[in-house]
Amino acid sequence: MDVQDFVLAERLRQAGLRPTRQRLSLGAILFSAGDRHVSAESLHKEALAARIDVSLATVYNTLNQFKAAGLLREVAFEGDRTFFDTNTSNHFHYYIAETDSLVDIGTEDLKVLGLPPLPAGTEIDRVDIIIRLRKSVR
Amino acid sequence: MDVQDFVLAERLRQAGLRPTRQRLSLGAILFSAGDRHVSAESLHKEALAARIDVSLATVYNTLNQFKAAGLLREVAFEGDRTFFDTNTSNHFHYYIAETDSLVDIGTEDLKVLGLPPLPAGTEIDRVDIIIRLRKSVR
DNA sequence: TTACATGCAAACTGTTTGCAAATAT
DNA sequence: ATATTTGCAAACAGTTTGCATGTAA
Repeated sequence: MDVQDFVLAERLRQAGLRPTRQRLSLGAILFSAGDRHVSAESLHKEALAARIDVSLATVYNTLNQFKAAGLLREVAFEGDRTFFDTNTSNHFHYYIAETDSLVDIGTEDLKVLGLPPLPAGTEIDRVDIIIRLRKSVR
Repeated sequence: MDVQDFVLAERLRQAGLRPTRQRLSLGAILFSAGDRHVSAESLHKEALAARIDVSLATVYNTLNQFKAAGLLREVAFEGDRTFFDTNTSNHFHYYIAETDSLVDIGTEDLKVLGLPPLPAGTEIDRVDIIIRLRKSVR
């Protein structure tokens, strides 16, 4: 167990989650290589490939617990699958249809202007933007 | 059958869809009262309430056919349900968590600025924006 | 030693599909 | 007459859950 694992274990404890073998392993996959976008399915495959023995149900549970703990964020996305994003800060996405994958858009410069007044008694919770790209015609 | 029905029947024929009783009825619900956001479930309920006898499977098929024909647009949305929008023009949505409903944002003035350069060989297919609202604290 | 986590299979939800009966052309 | 559409039920995909077993504290 290296330093990173201790840090992760501590984050999990803080969130009221016991640092179990499965949660640490999945956490290591998720948080040790920059920003990632995963589905339950893809993370499960990746874990098995890395010889981490974990059931799909546990992957689902873990993703939802990590999300509840603020370690992950769910990405609004049309279609059946749910994507989780290790980048929990406010940012947006390109969706590349060809490869069925999501790419972060650095948000610093991105601005949405001209919003009409919000309905009375409401405030903005979150803004999701997905820019769907296709291969250009030539 | 009134004038509206003829117009709809013609649109369906144009799309290669026979104007059947079910498609005309669902079309009438969808297209005769301004912009609407429906799920298969909600449209099915609404049809039954209006004494239009149609199976849920047919509602699904019809929504997908209407979408393929460009009469409807699917709304990108986190979660399990699929929403269809009768407003097929380029526009965005408020999502009101409290009532689990979508509201159009008139797009004329809305602008997204500061997009980083697109990945090479790609172009924008579509931009989806969902602004999630919550009840304001006071 | 006890409360929490895991794995499995079964349940569940939203959606699609195969096929026989009904309908539009 | 014949190709398309419908309804039903069964199939399906993604996700959640109940419960017995295993594990962290």
